[in-house]
Amino acid sequence: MSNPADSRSVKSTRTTFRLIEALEANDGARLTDLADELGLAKSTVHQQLSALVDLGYVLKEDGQYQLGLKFLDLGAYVRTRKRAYNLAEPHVEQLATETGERAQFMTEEHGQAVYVHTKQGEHAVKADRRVGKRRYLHSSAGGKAILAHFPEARIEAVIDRWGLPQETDNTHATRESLFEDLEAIRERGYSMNKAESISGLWSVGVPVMGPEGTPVGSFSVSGPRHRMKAEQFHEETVDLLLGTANELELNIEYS
Amino acid sequence: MSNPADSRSVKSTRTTFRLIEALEANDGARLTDLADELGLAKSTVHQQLSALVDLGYVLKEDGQYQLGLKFLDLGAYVRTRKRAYNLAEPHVEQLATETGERAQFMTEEHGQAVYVHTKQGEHAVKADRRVGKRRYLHSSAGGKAILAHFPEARIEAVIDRWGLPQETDNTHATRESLFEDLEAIRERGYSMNKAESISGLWSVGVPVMGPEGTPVGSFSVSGPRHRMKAEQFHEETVDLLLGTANELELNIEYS
DNA sequence: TATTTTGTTCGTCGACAACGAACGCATATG
DNA sequence: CATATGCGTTCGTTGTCGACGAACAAAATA
Repeated sequence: MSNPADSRSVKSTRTTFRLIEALEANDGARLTDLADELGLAKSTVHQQLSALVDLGYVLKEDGQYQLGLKFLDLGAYVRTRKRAYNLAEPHVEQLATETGERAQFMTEEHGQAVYVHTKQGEHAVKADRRVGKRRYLHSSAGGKAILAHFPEARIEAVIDRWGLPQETDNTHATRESLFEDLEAIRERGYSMNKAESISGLWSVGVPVMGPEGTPVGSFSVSGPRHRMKAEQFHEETVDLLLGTANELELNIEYS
Repeated sequence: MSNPADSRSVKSTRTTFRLIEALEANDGARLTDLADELGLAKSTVHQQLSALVDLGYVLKEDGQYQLGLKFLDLGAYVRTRKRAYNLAEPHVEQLATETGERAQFMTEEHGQAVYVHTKQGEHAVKADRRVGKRRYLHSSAGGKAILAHFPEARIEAVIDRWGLPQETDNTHATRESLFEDLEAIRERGYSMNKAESISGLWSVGVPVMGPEGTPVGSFSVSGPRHRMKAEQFHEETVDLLLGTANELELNIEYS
């Protein structure tokens, strides 16, 4: 569970993925830069990269090492691993077209929320919310919708693991305010994010519950404060989201 | 370049990815099964998997080890790495809606064709053509469209590397027949796949050329023989594809 | 032509990947 | 209720190979 200096072994696996993540973060890199950045000998990096090239996961493109499309296969696989993920996709598209805003389906992993499907509607605001990106559960509408339906011990575990990082002035700063919010979410059935992660950006989220009573994910819609705040739009969106989640829940159970 | 017994080193990286690929192929697996399948000691597999779990790339889900959504992040990254890939996506969607068939954008990597974007239209036939899947260049419309515009040496290198695996009776079996086809593709500007990979499935493909004169990918449309064969549909589809490719080429160069 | 900076090859060494055996913990089977 | 079988996990040991530094090659810069 603890990140640094973990248990027994497997340093080389760690360096392998440190390399891969560095290639992603830098959008490709040259050998020497990688060695400097990771504090490894050039020859070590060379050796590792050559192996990854042989395996087809990395390729050299005009002097830069780059991640290859083999990762696309793995990514597409994990995205289709659970039936709920597949079934959610068309719903996200529909949410985006019907609201005109940005719609997304998230799920929880390792105590964080992960975007599994995103789609921008006609007027959607640009935001760095690419598929695969992770968010904290306490500062996103989709995350809170999920978190609210975890058993209390699990909520505590999530906070213990990740804390409550402040992203804007509106981010929940204390457990008390977060727990109050979660209680309200359970009562009314949907969550709200009022600029708790990005200034001016509001979102509404609803959980998608699995057959065993634990949430399998959440739908959410995000847009600029002034549009999301409008009463009629808000109500319509909430209804739309609740209906969508309900549809998916039925699809998951019977089909 | 040679797969087995490669050069110096890096056995553990290889086993790491063998594990990952086995988890993908088996759609999750238990420890003992993995150890048996890969011929490793249980303790070794346990050690490696624990490391991957710590790193967040693998998770344990009711007794099964499964690949985690961290791979989705890497997959989404490589899919957006080149601008051409991003720009191609809406075109694929449009192709699918306009033709009603299955449309796809592929690119070449390691001498194979990889699906980067796929979309099924209204009447699209089901086929296992998920994003990230690889095809041979000689037996797919999109692949041949790319292959035709490689310099001859590179074509030879591809055939040397991968051979000409037969998928149906119509797959090109000899270099001569393949080269004839490629010549025809260059002349008329588009490629055809007449049930060369799946019986009854026809496809049309066009290359997308990069600024340096090498193909960066291809668009293709696939459907059942009887529909794709109809003269009017064929001509319309070819025009549509050629126009789409041309648009993308302009977008890549100026924007 | 020198000089710097890159990627690559190679010999050496100590850490650690891989092993086998033993343990704990379930779920079957008598 | 014992007994047995299967699983995942822990642990000591060993030989391999990951990591290093230095030397080389190749390309870019001066």
